[in-house]
Amino acid sequence: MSVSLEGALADRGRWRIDNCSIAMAMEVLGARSTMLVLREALYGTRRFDDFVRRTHSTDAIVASRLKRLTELGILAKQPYREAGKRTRSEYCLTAMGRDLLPVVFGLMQWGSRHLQPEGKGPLTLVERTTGEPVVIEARSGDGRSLGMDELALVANFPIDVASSDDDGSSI
Amino acid sequence: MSVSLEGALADRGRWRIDNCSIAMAMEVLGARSTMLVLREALYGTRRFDDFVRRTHSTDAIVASRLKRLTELGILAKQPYREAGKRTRSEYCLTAMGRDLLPVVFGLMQWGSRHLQPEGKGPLTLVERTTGEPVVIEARSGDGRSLGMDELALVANFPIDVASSDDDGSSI
DNA sequence: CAGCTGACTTGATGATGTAGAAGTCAGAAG
DNA sequence: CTTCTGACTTCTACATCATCAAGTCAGCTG
Repeated sequence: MSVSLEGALADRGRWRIDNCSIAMAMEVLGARSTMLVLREALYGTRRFDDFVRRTHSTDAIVASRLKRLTELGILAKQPYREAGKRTRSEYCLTAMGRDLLPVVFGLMQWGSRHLQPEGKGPLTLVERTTGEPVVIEARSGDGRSLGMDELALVANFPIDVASSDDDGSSI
Repeated sequence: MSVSLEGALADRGRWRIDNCSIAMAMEVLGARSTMLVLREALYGTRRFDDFVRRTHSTDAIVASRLKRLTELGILAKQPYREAGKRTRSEYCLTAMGRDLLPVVFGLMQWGSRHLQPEGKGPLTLVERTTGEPVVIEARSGDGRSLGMDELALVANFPIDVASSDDDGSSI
């Protein structure tokens, strides 16, 4: 009952991941306030003071998150100007940021289902045109939804299998 | 270019989320080491010392994560016994834990695409039977893949719209 | 040009996460 | 019964996160 490890990966004791994408993603996204800023960006928020108010955070935290996310290329900073006001910056999601949609709404879906009373959170993600509920899930090329037992992992690089069993080779 | 906010949600200045599922999920999952333990659980790891070795963490951290995840109902602790050894515990994903698959592999997918050199991480998620690549994404009831512009959020509870514009009502 | 406002930056404090090292404890091996 | 080992717990030290408060600074308003 788990994801299948294919080929040289099969013997889990023999290899080690030292550039795991999950760990790298968590270094970038692992703070609660970061995820809240991203949530707001997905909801369409773009301006500094709106991020502060809507994430219920302080300006200091929001400023540091926006700075970091901009440096990483997840948000892009663009100047804008309202009549009679001075030039400000707005923060828009880049393609890299938009690709976080499955992560952010995946967290929402799981939190609503398992952490909220009655398995129901305050908001539901639906299809815009029909109002039908939307799920975040693993999906094959031809559109079937896939469970854990139908998935496998393959290595993208050759693994040189260590003969010792205490440490394993890195891939 | 963002998720549409429907009905009473449309005016983002007028409401506030104070039981956000994303924030709740991040309080539970927001640590790097937690996600690594979950990664291993999805790869089929069940025993204490395997978690320690494979996540490359210390036993102290792994013990505290396993304890927390067990208390939360994400892992279940079960005794097992090998011949000539004493009784140990193994940690298996519950349904609640298995539902994290889109989150964990969503992070992997994003990290591989955007944080790894050449957009390619060490491991790829594929369909077990065919070897075809698998994606984590938002999907409608009838199987179409949905982008940000095809999604909307609806409120599950009535929102009483505050007349003041500084704070907004909670939902 | 003085004041005000929005968008930050800086600093202090406490909580949590990470890492290393050492201590505890049940129970099979000898 | 003593030793040893695996599975934890405890302790210390340091980095990062979160909250609060105060300071800076460009440039529009009056």
